[in-house]
Amino acid sequence: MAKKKDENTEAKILEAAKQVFQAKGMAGARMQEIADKAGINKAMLHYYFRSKQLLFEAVFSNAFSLLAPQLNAVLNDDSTIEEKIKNFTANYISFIVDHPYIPNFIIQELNRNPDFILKLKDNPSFPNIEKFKKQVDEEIENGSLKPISAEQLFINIMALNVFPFVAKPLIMALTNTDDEDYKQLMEDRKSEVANFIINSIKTT
Amino acid sequence: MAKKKDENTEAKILEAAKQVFQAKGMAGARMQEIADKAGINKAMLHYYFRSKQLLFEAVFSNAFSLLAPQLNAVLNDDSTIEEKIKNFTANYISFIVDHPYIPNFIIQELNRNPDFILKLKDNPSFPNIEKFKKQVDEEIENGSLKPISAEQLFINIMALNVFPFVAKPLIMALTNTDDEDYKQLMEDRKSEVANFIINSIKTT
DNA sequence: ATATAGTTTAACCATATGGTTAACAAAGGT
DNA sequence: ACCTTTGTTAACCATATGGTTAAACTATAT
Repeated sequence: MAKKKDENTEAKILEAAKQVFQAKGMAGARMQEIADKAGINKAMLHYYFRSKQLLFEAVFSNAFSLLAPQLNAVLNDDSTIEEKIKNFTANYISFIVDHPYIPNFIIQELNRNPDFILKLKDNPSFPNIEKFKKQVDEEIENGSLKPISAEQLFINIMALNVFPFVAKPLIMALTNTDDEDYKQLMEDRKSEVANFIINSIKTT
Repeated sequence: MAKKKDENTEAKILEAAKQVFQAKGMAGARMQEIADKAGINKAMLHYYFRSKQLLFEAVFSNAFSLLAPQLNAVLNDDSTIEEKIKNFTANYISFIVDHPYIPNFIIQELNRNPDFILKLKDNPSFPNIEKFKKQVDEEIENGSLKPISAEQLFINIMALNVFPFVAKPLIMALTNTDDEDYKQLMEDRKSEVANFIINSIKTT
């Protein structure tokens, strides 16, 4: 064997690659910058990941693996629709604090490379709306929700929670808020958004 | 003078540059591809726009000039809040049909280059929330709206309308819809979204 | 017709960039 | 001690890329 099976290097590369890819995208990222940030030689990137494309895919998969559980909290959890909305809305901001670039990164790269989603959908743990759909229909039938399509409701939940982070620079400019103000706005949304949605769909 | 002051060439360049920049972003765009698409020599790009950066800025400004009136329809129109919500929601999809890449393009490039927004804000016609804010406060005071911060309401309106197009590939995958289905979902949102918002904020 | 000035092109240039190679270092097995 | 395998580096390579240049072209004014 060789010197202590250095999975440390691989981790350093992935961390550096994550930072660079998520900040600049596939096209804007530079292998040299990733190497520098990881504190290693550029050849090591190819030794561990063969090509920029494969390194990118590793970073992308990691990122999606972190996002998927968030989505499944809405789609496949056992709580009621109202509870899901409250929980997701309250939790999502904490997720963003830990992984601020992920949603934007995923959305952006999927737009650039639509075929990419096919690989993700192959994975059996890919979030799926079917269970959520049944649940919404049931709650409508038993009268606890006003009629709404599950897809539309899901889109609304995602939109209200995810968009403010994806479009942060634009919204900050339009609303004349600085970073401090914006943080407060987002903090307020933890409860605001859930109420906004539930107001609209709950039967009285 | 020379042969008929060819502003045709400039227009062809801008159209080609728009397509390439909006599809691939600043970093992913190639001057050669823009030249090919415009059917001209690469040197012409520099003759008319000096550099990739300046050509990009021209495209970006054009794009923002098209988006700004949409935003002002919410922020600076004279109709009531309820009317604005209905109109914006109904009109926004038509805007997207004409300019499908614009919102994503703006959001993406502003995230990549946050200083960029400063130039935009200098422009006196840059959309501003102040008038909308006063209006929301008035309608709350006279009892036609439930209490909500103008900023939060504006963010919600934007999110519900813009996000489904920005995150289209992701949402299509999560909801198991093809292009046809998705188009129908968006069509339904023309009325769905306005009702969803108004349901939530209108006093009974 | 000729000069003039804006327009267009082919060829060129310097550098950036993803990727490769060959040599070397370190550690374990024999 | 020596071989083998793995990790690491510096130097190198081919190509892509943004940008420049000098010459050719074209319409118009004189």
